[in-house]
Amino acid sequence: MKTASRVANHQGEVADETRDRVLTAIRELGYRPSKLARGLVTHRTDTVGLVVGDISNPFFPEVARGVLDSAEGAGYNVFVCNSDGVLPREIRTLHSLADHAVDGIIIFPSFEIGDFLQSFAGPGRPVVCANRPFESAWVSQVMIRSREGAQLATQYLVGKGHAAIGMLVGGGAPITRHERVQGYLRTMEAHGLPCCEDLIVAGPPVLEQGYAGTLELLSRRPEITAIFAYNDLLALGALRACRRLGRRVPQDLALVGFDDIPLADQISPALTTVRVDKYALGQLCMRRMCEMLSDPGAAFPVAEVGVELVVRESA
Amino acid sequence: MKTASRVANHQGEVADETRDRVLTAIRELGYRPSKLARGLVTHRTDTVGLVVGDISNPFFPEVARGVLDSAEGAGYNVFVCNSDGVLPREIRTLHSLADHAVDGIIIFPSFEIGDFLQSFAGPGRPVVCANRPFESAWVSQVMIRSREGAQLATQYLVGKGHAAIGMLVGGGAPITRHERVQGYLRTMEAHGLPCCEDLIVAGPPVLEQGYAGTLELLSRRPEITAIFAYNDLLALGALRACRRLGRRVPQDLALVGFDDIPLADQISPALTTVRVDKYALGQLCMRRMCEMLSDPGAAFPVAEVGVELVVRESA
DNA sequence: CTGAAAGCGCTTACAG
DNA sequence: CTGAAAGCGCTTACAG
Repeated sequence: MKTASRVANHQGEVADETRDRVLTAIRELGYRPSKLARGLVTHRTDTVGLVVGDISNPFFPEVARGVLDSAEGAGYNVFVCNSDGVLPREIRTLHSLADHAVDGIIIFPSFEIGDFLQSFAGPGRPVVCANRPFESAWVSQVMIRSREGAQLATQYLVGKGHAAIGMLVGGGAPITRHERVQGYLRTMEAHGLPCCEDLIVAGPPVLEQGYAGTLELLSRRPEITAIFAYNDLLALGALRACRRLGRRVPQDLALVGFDDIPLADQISPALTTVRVDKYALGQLCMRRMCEMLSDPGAAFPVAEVGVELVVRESA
Repeated sequence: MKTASRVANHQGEVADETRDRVLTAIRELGYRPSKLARGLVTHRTDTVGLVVGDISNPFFPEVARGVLDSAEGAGYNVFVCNSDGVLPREIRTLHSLADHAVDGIIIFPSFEIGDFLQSFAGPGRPVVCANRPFESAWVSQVMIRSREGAQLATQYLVGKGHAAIGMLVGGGAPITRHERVQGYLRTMEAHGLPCCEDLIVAGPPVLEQGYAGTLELLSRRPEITAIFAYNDLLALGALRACRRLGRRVPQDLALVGFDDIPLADQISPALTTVRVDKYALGQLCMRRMCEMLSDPGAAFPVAEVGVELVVRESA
């Protein structure tokens, strides 16, 4: 059972005959090496942790599918965890993952994770951090081109002749939020359009807030003819508010979302939105993880996933 | 470090003073026991595997959230895997989970898994099998009351005065499929309504099939005034087909779905459907797993999650 | 009540 | 090229 290890891992010098003997034994016994025992000595368990805010948020399932598929292809199994975006839970989760000696962690982190992540990541514990800038060895970033998306959306609305364009801002990752707001603001400015604070209303990135926010926005500035929403959930809420107010979409109010969540194309009017390739994002995260694992200590550039405006009915 | 184990697991006899000494040491060093090493000897890793068809199918994220939350509460981490409902992939997945020595497996199995699962489950490897009858020690079942849901839906349609009611059947788990079809057929019969094969069209449980199936159904039987769909995805496809055909929903055609996936209430017309409490289903699965783990070899009754008709706009 | 020893199933140098 | 030994970090009897 000692040389067995050598052949099972097809490495090292083994005589042909010996190898064959071992190989058939392995096959006949249905032998499968214990990842636990192996992990104890190699410090590799072939597992990674994926921590998202909430797997039941329609943004994440496709992301998860992307990392899961990519992980399976590379021989990894993945623990998935929800943080709800709150730090204490996130920390607990990260510790539990470490207890299981995962090879690395892919995280869509909360706002305040900074310091903790800094101390958590390290040699033998690489982290890929999605959608949040994070300068540090052992942590690698993959970002969504949020600003570009916001520009695309705003540009499109301007091109359609809208001048009074409001924005529903959601409280996602600070960077995402910042980029999307900046993309909107800069584009408005570039076209000499007004973009005072009155045109922006902020809140949690959920449907209910989209509804309430739109009501507020339109009562504050009834002249608004278009709204750019931080994400599709917010846009759905806005759609509801319009229905309630008797404002037709897109005739009375044009609406652009962000993300292109499932069913965004099924609702009526179908949502015009900035698509994020969520599956590709997940894949990218896992691939980057593999790179970090196979080349420890290397520095990696920020990876970016592109966005694309998909025009449907709402604007 | 030997008595340390005893105190870390607060069991056995340890002198107060000794315990305190160890406890502070543990705290100061930030010591965290390796689950790997422990697992090697105890055969418990505090991990479970969750294998679903496809996490990005809108039915599953909430289920996953349920098991994840419940698992976290019980101190477990969970590997989630996609099988795509195909046997070879399912088998590979199950083996990989076993390689990691998971304490148990929760599975939404494919059609043909039977024999394999039979041999796979066993002492020290309990399985909870969702939505599929499976008589065996070491495997426990949790089911959705599908037949009841189908009855509810059909009854409702009949009550609304519909007589020519079609059904879009999807190819989910055979039992689910069977139950939903039977629920529909029996109810039709009970009311003396026709229910020939012409009124049923079957295919994969996806949106595209809902579209195609509805087109076929309505060309075959133009007198149909109501459709009961195996699941919401199919119903969404039907909605599309109606739009294409110029049939108004619910005026010209009433539509009832099944599952109540996210956004079913956001589309227009909002979907009348049979709600399955997916989160509760997930929780139930994990709770059952915990029971099996803490009482190995015990026999457990089939657990069931209820359904509820939620009336919205489409019927 | 508390140490020292053996063993869980692997891999990794190290002798032969 | 191929064995025997040590060790990964724990837990579990077993002596003291």
